[in-house]
Amino acid sequence: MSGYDDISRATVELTAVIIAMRDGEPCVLAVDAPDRSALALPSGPLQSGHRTLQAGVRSWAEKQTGQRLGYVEQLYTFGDRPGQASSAAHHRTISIAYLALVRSGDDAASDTRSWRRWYTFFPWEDHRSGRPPASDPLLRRLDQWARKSGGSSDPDCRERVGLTFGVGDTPWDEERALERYEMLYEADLVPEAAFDRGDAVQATHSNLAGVPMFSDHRRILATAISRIRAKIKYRPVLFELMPPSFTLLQLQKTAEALSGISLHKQNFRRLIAQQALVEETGELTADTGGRPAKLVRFRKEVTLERPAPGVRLKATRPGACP
Amino acid sequence: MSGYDDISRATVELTAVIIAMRDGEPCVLAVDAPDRSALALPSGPLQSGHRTLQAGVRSWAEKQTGQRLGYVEQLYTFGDRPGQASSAAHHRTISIAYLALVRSGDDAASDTRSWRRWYTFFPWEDHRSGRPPASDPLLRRLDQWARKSGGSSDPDCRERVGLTFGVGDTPWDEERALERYEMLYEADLVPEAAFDRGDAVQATHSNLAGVPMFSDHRRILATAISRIRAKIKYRPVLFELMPPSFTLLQLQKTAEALSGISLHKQNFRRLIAQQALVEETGELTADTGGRPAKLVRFRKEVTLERPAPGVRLKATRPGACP
DNA sequence: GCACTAATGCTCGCTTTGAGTATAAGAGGT
DNA sequence: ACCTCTTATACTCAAAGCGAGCATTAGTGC
Repeated sequence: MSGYDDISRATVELTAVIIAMRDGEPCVLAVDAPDRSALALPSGPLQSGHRTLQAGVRSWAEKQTGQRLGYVEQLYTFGDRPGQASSAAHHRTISIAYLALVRSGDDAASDTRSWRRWYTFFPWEDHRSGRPPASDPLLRRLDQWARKSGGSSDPDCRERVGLTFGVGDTPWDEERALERYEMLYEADLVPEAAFDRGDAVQATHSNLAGVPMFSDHRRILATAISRIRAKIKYRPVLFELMPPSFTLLQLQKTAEALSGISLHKQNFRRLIAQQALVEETGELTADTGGRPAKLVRFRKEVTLERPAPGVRLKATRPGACP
Repeated sequence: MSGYDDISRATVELTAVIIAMRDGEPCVLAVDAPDRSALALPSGPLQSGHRTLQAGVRSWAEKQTGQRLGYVEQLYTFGDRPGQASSAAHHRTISIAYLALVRSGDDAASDTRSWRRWYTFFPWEDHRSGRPPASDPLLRRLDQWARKSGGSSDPDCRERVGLTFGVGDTPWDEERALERYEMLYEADLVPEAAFDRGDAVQATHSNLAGVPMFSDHRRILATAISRIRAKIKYRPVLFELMPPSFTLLQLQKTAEALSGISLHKQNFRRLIAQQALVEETGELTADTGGRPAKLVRFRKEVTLERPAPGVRLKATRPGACP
């Protein structure tokens, strides 16, 4: 409508959240940020040599980490970063985030230090042994914030905190990882919030709110976590992280580690069995410390046959069945 | 790695799939393509004046259709179109698609002709009265294609067709709309496939494979349909399409129209009641032709309280319960 | 042989859900 | 007034799903 052409060519940044299980913990592949100030996700600009967006992501990830990617899916496209004020001469960057899953055993052995447990960035997300006590102070500060910011206009603000973080009689919903991070950001309880405003970052936050990341990368990681936690319930993505053969307990531990909740063992097995997601290899393993377990492998056929071949999961209530 | 800077600045195209219910049918807002060759989705380039990506989408949609958008969510980001060969001097365009839902009654009355029933583009997706007989020839041609293309390397190809289209004992999965479109594209049964290859488009296809759209817009629409059909089951998006107050049957008809399957009336009501998704307004309406129905409205509170306040749905088997 | 750890098999009761019957309440015609 | 048609709404019933737990098996390390 305006007379002059204000179409902005933008730089397209491709960012990869690369996940693998290492020692039973979900880990994300991190690199040093360009300015070395923090950890960052592998990323780079879309180049003319990239046939497709996904090819670009694979290329950058491999260049920066030496890791070949297996399963890759698009996560979300982010517009400008909140910190960058949009001046007239503003150079736009949009960033397209991808989620990649690397099979256990296929992860690059080269640089062990670059794999970080994801709960170091989100300590409050690990509810496998109930709510981590370390998150109590965080909840208190959230409550303070809710009281102040809510005021009269939003009396539900404290309630929203409770619902998002599963306080009181609200059940913990592991899928809301992104919402929780965004709420902490709004409440200025993660260092990134102050940084984006241009404030000096106080070291006060320390480990309470987890290890920060470069730019909005922790938000992107939170998006990935939410996506994974939701998706394992209706698509067999869990198996993208498993080695070629595994035991049912390994599978369960993986599901638990990813979703951050603990599951009922027998029911988990029943679920997997009913859905015929795996088949026995015929081998046993005695590495488990108890009775040897049958090794199984994923039945590739299910990718086709079942409409929603996921692993539904439901948290056991904290006190039950030790 | 390469010495020269081959970072490509790209044009970012924002595309909107705008959905509303009109006369009980899900409709999409369409405009004429730039070259008037076909119908297209409203879209335009990201401009420097756009604060956020979503703001850009809203702006373009309103400019091109006069329609203000309500609920908006990001759908998917598409890289280059398959038809555009990636030459060295290739100018890149990436397109970010958004899904918008417009409440019944809030839809622009101005230009009635621009709302198109979405089943005109996907006639095979309407299973409310069982599989539409019109899709039989399509299935036959798909089967022909599967026989040829499968060859020896992919003997499951015919099986895949059956699974995707719910042939035989496979149940119809309404959420697979995108997969189905992509399969038809691969099988060269939609005009867009020939066009993208640069071939002359034969009029032979005619209505069999639905009305084509500009560029990859029909694929984007299929993405939207799949997303909506999945999402109404676990998020209260259905209500974004409803007027402020409505009857339960209207709600059910909307769910049926969107998902393309028919539902069991009493169970649908039970589901809505159990989840406490709506509350009675106290009014009745006699516009239904039978006993007057209570009017209800959506309980906004549920957006907060329930973790997954969707409308789960399950197809009744075709012959049952008349 | 004993303690410990897992693996695996099976039960039980509650909830969900697919499907159907029965009844109520309006409109419109005769 | 009565009959018919249409839709609204209430209630039943059985099968399947699912949360929780008991019981048994089969290894390892002493």
